[in-house]
Amino acid sequence: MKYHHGNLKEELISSACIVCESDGYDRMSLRSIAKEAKVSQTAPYRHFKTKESLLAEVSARGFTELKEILQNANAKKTLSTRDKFLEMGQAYIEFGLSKRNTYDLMHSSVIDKTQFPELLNSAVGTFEELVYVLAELNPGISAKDLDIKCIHHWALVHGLVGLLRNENLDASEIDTPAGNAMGLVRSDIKSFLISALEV
Amino acid sequence: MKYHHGNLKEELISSACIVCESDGYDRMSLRSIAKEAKVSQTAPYRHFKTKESLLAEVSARGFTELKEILQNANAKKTLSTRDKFLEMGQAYIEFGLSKRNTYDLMHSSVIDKTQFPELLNSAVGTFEELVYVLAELNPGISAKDLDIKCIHHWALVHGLVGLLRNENLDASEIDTPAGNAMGLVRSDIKSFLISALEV
DNA sequence: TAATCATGTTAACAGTGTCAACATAGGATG
DNA sequence: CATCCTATGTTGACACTGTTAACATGATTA
Repeated sequence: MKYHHGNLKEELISSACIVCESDGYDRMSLRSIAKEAKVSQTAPYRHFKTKESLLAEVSARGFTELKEILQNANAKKTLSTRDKFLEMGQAYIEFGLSKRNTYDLMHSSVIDKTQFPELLNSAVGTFEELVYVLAELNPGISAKDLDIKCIHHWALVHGLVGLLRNENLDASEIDTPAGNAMGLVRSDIKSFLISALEV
Repeated sequence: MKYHHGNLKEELISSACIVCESDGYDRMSLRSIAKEAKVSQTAPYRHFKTKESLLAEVSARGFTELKEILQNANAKKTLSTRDKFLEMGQAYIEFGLSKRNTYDLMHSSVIDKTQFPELLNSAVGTFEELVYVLAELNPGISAKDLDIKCIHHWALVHGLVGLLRNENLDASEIDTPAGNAMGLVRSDIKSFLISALEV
């Protein structure tokens, strides 16, 4: 039985990642993940100034993972640029839906991103990956128009994730036009992207 | 000094609306708003089963207000259908940015909407208002395509609100393409909508 | 008038983030 | 090798949270 853990910081982060995704960041307690690591309740404070800063770490890993996923989609050399773009959109949405709670945290306001610059950089990474492929799809476009186009498409997939994730419309028993349409879109994201992105 | 308050439920809701918007729903405590109403900490439990159900009420009011705003935009008779549509988009985004924390709550997962059917209806109201104007803009469109188009445009404005609200990119000192583009879009939402909605 | 019931109160419980004070181990320095 | 320092752990405490149980009050109704 050793007094020092040895690898506590890393274990706390990865444990927090798991708990955040399974229970939601707002239901995660610092004490519970400390207990899980068989360590006292205040031990995390030797590695994280506040609970928020641990959550920031979890969020940053989410952004890193998302960026890798987008890079992978963009690296499929057999695909045309257009198809790589579609693949990225689909991958983004699937990440948002499968890593639901993590995605929630990444875009939540519990973390003040201005206080975690490294987190800001990660978030911006998503944007940059989009810039590359959109520039290729729109040769000769001005830098300004390119940036705005990126925001346009980012907003679209981000918003769609939000709607599909949060509204619970299609999952509810209530039969509404909105709910039915949500179900349609969810069942064939690619078709939706093709019609919405008009590429 | 009367023992019974007389109008506690209403006062708690409106007080909660104010606190939610100013502090954020996750920083609102049931006890603090009870104290504000000069009532004991457990009095709210005579009117709301849980804190969540009070928040659901706040959220519902947010949806109602948003729906009214959209209706007002759609009721400007001097405008063309296209301009009414743009007006609605702008109004939606401005609501999301000005009622930031309320909008956050409305789309947060702390409230399980399936347990609050009335809230679900309110959320769907947003969708319906969009259906009317889009149907007018696309005569002869099939019901299915219309619904999907609604989701497309709803996702776009919803996503844009999320990006502008949460990322804090343009507000930060860090100079990034994403941040600069965010600032551009924010400063002229109408132009962005025209280019993005392609109407 | 008496009983009922909605609406208030107080006391308590288990849980939270966080801080101060103390303990220990291992590496750096003499 | 002995000593000190520092990183990392512990215990105990504080103020706060949502929530429940048991009790009090006052208005409505039989």
